Amino acid sequence: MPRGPRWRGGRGGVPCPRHVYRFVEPCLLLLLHRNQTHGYDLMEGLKEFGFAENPVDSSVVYRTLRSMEAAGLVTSTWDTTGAGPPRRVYRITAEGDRYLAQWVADLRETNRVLHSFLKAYDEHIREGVGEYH
Amino acid sequence: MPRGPRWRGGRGGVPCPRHVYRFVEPCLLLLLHRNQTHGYDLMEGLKEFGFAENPVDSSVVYRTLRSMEAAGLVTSTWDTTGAGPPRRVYRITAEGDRYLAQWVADLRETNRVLHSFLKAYDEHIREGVGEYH
DNA sequence: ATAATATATCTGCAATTTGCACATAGATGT
DNA sequence: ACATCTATGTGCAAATTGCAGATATATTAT
Repeated sequence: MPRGPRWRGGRGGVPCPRHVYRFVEPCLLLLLHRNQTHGYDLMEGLKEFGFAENPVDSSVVYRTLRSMEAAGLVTSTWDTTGAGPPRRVYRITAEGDRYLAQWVADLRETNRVLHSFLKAYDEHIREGVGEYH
Repeated sequence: MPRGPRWRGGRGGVPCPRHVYRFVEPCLLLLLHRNQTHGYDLMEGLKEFGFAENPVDSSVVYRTLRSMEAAGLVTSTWDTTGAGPPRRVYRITAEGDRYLAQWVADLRETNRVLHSFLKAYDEHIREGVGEYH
């Protein structure tokens, strides 16, 4: 499109991993499944999942964490030890664990669909390129 | 989340292929790259790409086509021959062709990111399941 | 004839997510 | 005193989506 969505790196930019709707959610949950941490640290951890070149805005991370807490997927406590301002430390719950598993099932399906589309594209291009009419 | 987006089959439903933002766009363009057709027929064609169990609303298809036309990615003409109401027949343009190629590059990257996430999940689960604290 | 259904396109509208800009505040360095 | 890094959060506009409904032609059933 001419304008494209305003997702950074969306259309019109460099290929980006963020065409997946609400992808930060499962990423945060997986990180929290490995270790409990605070939002600022989770932003660093997200780079592992392709958010290095196309970082998510911090507001998205914090809001997602708060909304997941409201949904009972994670819990939080304040950590005032250590230097700097207090940190809100998140832990995943059993419900969050199940929710993550459901997300993974969805993503497997998404992956399958994407693969089938790319295969269809490649097959079509391979035979008779350049004729659109 | 509890409510989830209102995308049909989104969270809380059956795994669906529509976590990919604006995925109808490349699907329509690929279909039009193969054959010129009208919107109603394109809706049928979309089933090939995983929209069989989770159909897109017709309004989305028609609006996407109009907006792509405004962007110069496709052109349309009315077809009054044949039975039934007139049909708006779309053809992909050279610009639409390039745009589709860009979309494909994005989707390859998305596919790669998804694959890496799923691998990370599987690897993490394989060692030490059930401890979240 | 009349009604219902299939074909075909399109317009409001509200819900949701996202990104930007900005606000707040403690700790550390110059 | 001032800037910077850490750390969390809010307000707002833009964009996509799905639902509901409007419109209109052609075919089939009653």
